Amino acid sequence: MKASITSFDVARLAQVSQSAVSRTFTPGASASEATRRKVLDAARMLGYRPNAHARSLITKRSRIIGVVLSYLQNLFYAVALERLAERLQRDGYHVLLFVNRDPNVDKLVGEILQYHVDGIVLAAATLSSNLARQCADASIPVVLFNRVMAAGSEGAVSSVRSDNEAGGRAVAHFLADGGHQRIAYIAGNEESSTNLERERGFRAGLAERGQRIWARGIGNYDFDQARQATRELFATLSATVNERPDAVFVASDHMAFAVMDTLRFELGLRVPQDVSVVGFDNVPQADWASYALTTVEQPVGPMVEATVGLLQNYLRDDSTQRSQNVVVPGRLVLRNSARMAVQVGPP
Amino acid sequence: MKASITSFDVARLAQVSQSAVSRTFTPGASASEATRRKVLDAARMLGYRPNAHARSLITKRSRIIGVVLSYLQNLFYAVALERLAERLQRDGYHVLLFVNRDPNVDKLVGEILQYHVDGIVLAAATLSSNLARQCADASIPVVLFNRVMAAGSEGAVSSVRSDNEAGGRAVAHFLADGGHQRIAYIAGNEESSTNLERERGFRAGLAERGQRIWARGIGNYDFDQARQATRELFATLSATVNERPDAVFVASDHMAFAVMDTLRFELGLRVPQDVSVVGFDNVPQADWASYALTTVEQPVGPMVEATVGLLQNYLRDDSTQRSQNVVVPGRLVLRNSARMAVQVGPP
DNA sequence: ATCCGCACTGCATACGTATGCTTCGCGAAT
DNA sequence: ATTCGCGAAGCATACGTATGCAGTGCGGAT
Repeated sequence: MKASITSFDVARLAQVSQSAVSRTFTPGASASEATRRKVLDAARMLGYRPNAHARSLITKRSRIIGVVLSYLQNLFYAVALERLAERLQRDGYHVLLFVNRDPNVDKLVGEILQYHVDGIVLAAATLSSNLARQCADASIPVVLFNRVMAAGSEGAVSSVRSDNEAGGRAVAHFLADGGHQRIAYIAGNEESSTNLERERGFRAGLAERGQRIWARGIGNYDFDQARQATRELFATLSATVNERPDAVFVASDHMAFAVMDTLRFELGLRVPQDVSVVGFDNVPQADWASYALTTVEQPVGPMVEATVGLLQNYLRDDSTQRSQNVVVPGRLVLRNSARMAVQVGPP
Repeated sequence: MKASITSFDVARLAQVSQSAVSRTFTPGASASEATRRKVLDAARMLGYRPNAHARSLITKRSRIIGVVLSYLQNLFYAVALERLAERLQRDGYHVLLFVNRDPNVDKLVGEILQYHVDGIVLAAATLSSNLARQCADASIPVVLFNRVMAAGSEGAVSSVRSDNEAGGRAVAHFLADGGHQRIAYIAGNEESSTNLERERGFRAGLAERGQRIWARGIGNYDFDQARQATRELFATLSATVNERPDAVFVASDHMAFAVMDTLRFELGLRVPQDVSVVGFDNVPQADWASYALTTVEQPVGPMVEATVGLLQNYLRDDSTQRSQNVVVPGRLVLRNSARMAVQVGPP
């Protein structure tokens, strides 16, 4: 039993040269129909498959995209990964997956570079400018997914994200217009660009309605920490009903679920009658009846499409392309976790 | 700007041979401390990283594990993937990810084989015996995760799963002992081994208590289909309260959430007062207060550990190893979605 | 003083494929 | 009839690394 079937084995059986075998498996190469058939028959008999490593060694293209993410518990990333992998497969690319909770991905990207990937997608992770430069030098396109580079180190990497600032502003307007007076905010990771942008838009929107944040907690995009933040927010301030927040904007759906559960089952408050809750992401669970979460959509489909588009662009013409920052619009999805402004019907 | 830094470049700068460079980066190779330092310095200056493709071409080991799964919406698989990837990274392996909803993975595994992966993990997917043989011929270990091979085609592939049959039986005993009289079952994909085993154990357990399944629906492991199945189960039978199921065992947590939401918010029934619901998997959401789902645990940690163990075993001694079927025990996790037997205290 | 063993290094080759270059054969154009 | 063009196939080489083999120098044992 031979360990590995090579193109030479196929060539021998098909009575042709190794070149002919290679050409039959290389799209666009010149080979006659007769040769092609002989080769394919022989290949089928032997169970031959071209060795991807040898191929990428010489073509300098691996058809592999490195994807880094820090957690899959948040369905937003799980769904994004699922879509991204499927989309890339359709184009003949494959995903090399890297998971690490630690947002310092430099060591990891080092490992990725060994595989000479054709592109890198970083979700929920940022990159040192040093490493970003290395990637640019090796002309490997890097796309930040749902994150943007810290100021000063742009230029080498592109990014795809939804309009976090507009989303935050829309929530502010929605809550203020709904008659809420004491609006709280529970932040995600405070250094993340997503949180910064959402909070900035939120504050701006409140200001436009003559309000400001009533109270603020930190959930770090984590379920348990969000629960804890909710407790603190409502424990210290709930001396009187009039001091307790009447609305909470949570920086992600994943945390919003924790907030709702804590409010309802631990603090005995009703949502939305006593407290309105609004999230961000519109993950599938937000539509589940137990939560019916009003939230800002992050449109996974368009975001994935934009990511693939950026990568493809880069691969097509390897001219030193400028980095691009794509912003996909999202919309506020109204459900039943937040009180709404009274609709004024037509006269 | 050179496109790619090779070991020759490093060798030239460090004033040594290419072999010396290779040996410094090959653990266990013989190289003096002085040489090693010179090489590492030069490598750092140039930003050199060994080319993984060239390396695996000659060592015949790619340090890549192919992982196939069909959906990530079910958090059980998302969490398993997260753990598996992290675990493999610790050992210097990396995950090449393949997603397809279609359980026919033959074409996909063909693509995987091109990369000469060191192993394949199939989650929620099965393999044609033909392809299984090809993998065995190429001495690539295959591990089915949470699934087992159809009878007749075992031998080439190993598997890791929890004790589905014991779990189903435990649920049956628990519900019967809790005083339920009309116990329904909502199946997953009817052909999947997980569903077959869980249902077999469940039926056996009911029989041991002198009961049988009162009604049965099919959810195909899908949220919406589970919702629909619930509607049908309770619409056709709810003419009188005495004909309606008083308990439902659902083949997965993911579907169980749909069942609970439908019962509560669409049919106006209380859980667990009117209907008890029990799931399977113990995903993180099962612990969320809105559901507090009583369920059978599938211990992800031990299952991942067993999977990696099987792969490592195979890689260590490449002797033609017999396939192994590991069964990890799980336990029934009691929460509040199902009525419990009255506890008889000490006299 | 001689020999042996040992740690280290360099040379050369192999891994499996893609592709430039050359050659070949055949049909069409003049 | 000769030439030209063109598609097709083979030869040879390159991609970047690991490793068997031979050679070198050095320390220690006799």
